[in-house]
Amino acid sequence: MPSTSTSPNRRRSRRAEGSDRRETRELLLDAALAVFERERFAGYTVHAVVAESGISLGSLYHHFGSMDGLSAALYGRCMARLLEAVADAAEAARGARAVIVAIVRSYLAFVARERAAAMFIHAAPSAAFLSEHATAIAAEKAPRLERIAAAVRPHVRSGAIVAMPEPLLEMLLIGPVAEVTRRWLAGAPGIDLDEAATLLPERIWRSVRA
Amino acid sequence: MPSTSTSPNRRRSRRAEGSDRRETRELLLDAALAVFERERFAGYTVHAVVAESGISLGSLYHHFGSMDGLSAALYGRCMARLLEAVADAAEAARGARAVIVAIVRSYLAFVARERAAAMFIHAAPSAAFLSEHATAIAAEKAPRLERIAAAVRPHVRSGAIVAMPEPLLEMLLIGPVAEVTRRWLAGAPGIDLDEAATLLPERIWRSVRA
DNA sequence: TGTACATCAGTGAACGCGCGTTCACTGATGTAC
DNA sequence: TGTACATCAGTGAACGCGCGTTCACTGATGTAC
Repeated sequence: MPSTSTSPNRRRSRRAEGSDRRETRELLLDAALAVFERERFAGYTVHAVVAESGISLGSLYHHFGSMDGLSAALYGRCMARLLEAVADAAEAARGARAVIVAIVRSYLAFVARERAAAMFIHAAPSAAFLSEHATAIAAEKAPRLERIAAAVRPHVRSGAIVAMPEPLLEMLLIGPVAEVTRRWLAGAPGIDLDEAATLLPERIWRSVRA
Repeated sequence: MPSTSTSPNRRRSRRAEGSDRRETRELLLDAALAVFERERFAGYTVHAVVAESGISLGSLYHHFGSMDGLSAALYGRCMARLLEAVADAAEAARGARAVIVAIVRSYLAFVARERAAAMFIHAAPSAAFLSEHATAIAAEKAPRLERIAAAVRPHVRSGAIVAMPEPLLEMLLIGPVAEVTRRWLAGAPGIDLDEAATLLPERIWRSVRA
């Protein structure tokens, strides 16, 4: 928690620095993610986020309009980071098998690296804010998903990867990885991310190769 | 909603019928599931369950102790139904490939048949009640999971299915199915359960065969 | 058999807490003339 | 250049609603003697 004495200083210097609008938003999103990681949905409240960030309640509403608005923005930021990590890896890989392996490994690496973000991404679908901001979130996800799809598509066309509806292909790729992630995040025994990163790619490759 | 006049009648006849304790519990669980299906977590409250069931608030607390207690009982009932449907199918199948196909198809058939139960099962992990009643729920799940594991294990020993840690094998089997289910329940476009039941089993089989 | 008591399912008004949200405000900076 | 006004980030006390929970109660049935 920031000391009380830093608060007036930060407030006074906001405009002078020039990038404060962004900074305050980021601080609030960081705080929200920290609260969620510590408390899950049970303690994930506006007041907790405000206390964690040291930024005022009014300021949170000024920037995000509502608690759901903040949650949606946080989800968008977390999801963008995950999808970009996966898209980067997929685009860098050469060959059908390498693309599949890269997608699986980069997803699991993201989960290990950004545990809190992964938690929020996987817990969010059962919350209300997603459907209320669905179009904005879909718009943010679409271009990143398209990058990944574009990295896979040539290998479907070339016959190296099985031709089937893209959503089902996605399920074969992402399903086992997402499920491992969920279990690992829930602290299930016998789930190890490194082991998964070693054993799953080959198995998932076998499920999608032609 | 039951009419006001039936309430005293039911109340009076409770003990006479002998199986009322069970009946009231079941009515409350049915009502809770109906509320959840209609409103998701947003409208899933004790008062909504009480209004839906026509049974009093005090009676709900008499039987379940708390709202979390009711939710945990509902989760246990839904999960038991799913796991039993899958275990029945797995035990009836002969041969490694048939067991895998049976597991995938019976899971998807359950989701199509008991949509509300599937919704609750897949949404519950991000709620608080699960971790608070974790041991009771684990005890209810364990024997059913063991039935399924026992149907798969001989084929791992015989070399027909790849030898790998059981949790990871489970992820390969259940991951794509669970992900398809989540998307379908969320109303995602391009996800069709029948199509999944046709195309996924063969692909999942390829991912786990030796 | 009758009486007294215990047990159990069920009832619903009332309570208090914590949540998301509102709003009147301050002060710094940008803009017009 | 100085003055007046607009804009914007930020503040935090206060509010009201809805939630889970409590509790004193009724009435039917089972049990003891």
